[in-house]
Amino acid sequence: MTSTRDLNRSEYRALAELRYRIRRFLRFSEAAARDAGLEPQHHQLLLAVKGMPDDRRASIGDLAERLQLKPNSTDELVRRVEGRGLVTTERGAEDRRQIIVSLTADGEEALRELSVAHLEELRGEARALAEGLDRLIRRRA
Amino acid sequence: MTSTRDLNRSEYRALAELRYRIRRFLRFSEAAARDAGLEPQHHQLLLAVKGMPDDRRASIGDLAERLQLKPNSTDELVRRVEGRGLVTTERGAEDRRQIIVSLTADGEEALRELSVAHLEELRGEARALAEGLDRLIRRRA
DNA sequence: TCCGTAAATATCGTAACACGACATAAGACC
DNA sequence: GGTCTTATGTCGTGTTACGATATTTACGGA
Repeated sequence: MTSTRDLNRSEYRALAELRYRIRRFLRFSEAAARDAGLEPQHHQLLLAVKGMPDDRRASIGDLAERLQLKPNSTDELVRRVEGRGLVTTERGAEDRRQIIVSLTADGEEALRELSVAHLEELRGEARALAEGLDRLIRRRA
Repeated sequence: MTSTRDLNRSEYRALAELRYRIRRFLRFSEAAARDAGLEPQHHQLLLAVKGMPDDRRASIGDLAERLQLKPNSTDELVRRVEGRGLVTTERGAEDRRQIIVSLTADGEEALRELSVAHLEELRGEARALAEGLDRLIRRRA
């Protein structure tokens, strides 16, 4: 069941360019996290906890969805970060199967410093990324 | 050297939302690659070779930049993909230190099928990603 | 209430992969 | 033709995400 049409050169190039920009964006963010003394994944976890929609409290399962990881991987990540004192965990009050993850004061501070210090530069990368997206989306929409 | 200003709730949320959309985008793409029988990284390598700017021929170093990997990691990736018969390598004609990577017919076909089959759906994800970016960029630009 | 089933999290072994450190080979320049 | 730089290649290591599976708690019906 092979499709009959090909992609042309510029379409491939637009796809490749988009991926390049995404990778640059992620690379920048990872370097920023490491400069702040955080593992990139740890940073992402803190951000996911803090940025939960509707002020919803973050369970392992919620975080797995936001981080697009499997629940067991998320569990492991949470433990690693808990080991560094950046988050705490507690059993859910209504559903005692759940684990609710919260930021510690150290976690809040680490996330704040990192976000503040790099937000402007991040916006620059984001802008380049947005251009790449536009190029892809607008082509033969 | 701590910055004096905080981020507000909606800024954290915009950052978290953006990362979520990027992860969804990448997840979708990875799943598509696996459905087509390709490792996600292999797909990325094929695309990077095919989408080289200015029809430039792809050396290991060029690909390392496009993939945002270290040259040695890129070398290893190229070998893995070469082992599957999707690319070939040859010494550079002018500079014999270089390795030039090209797609085989199988590589071309794998990339084409994957790109064609999923380009439309990819655009949907790309659109969601673009929205997340807009939200981040426009805030207090 | 008791039981079966489902959902949420936890454990463990495995594999992929990127990297740092170092090695080799080819060009560049004097 | 010696030295410095660049491009690639090798090897050992560490992180991490995952599949398979176990455990704990919820839930719905008889």
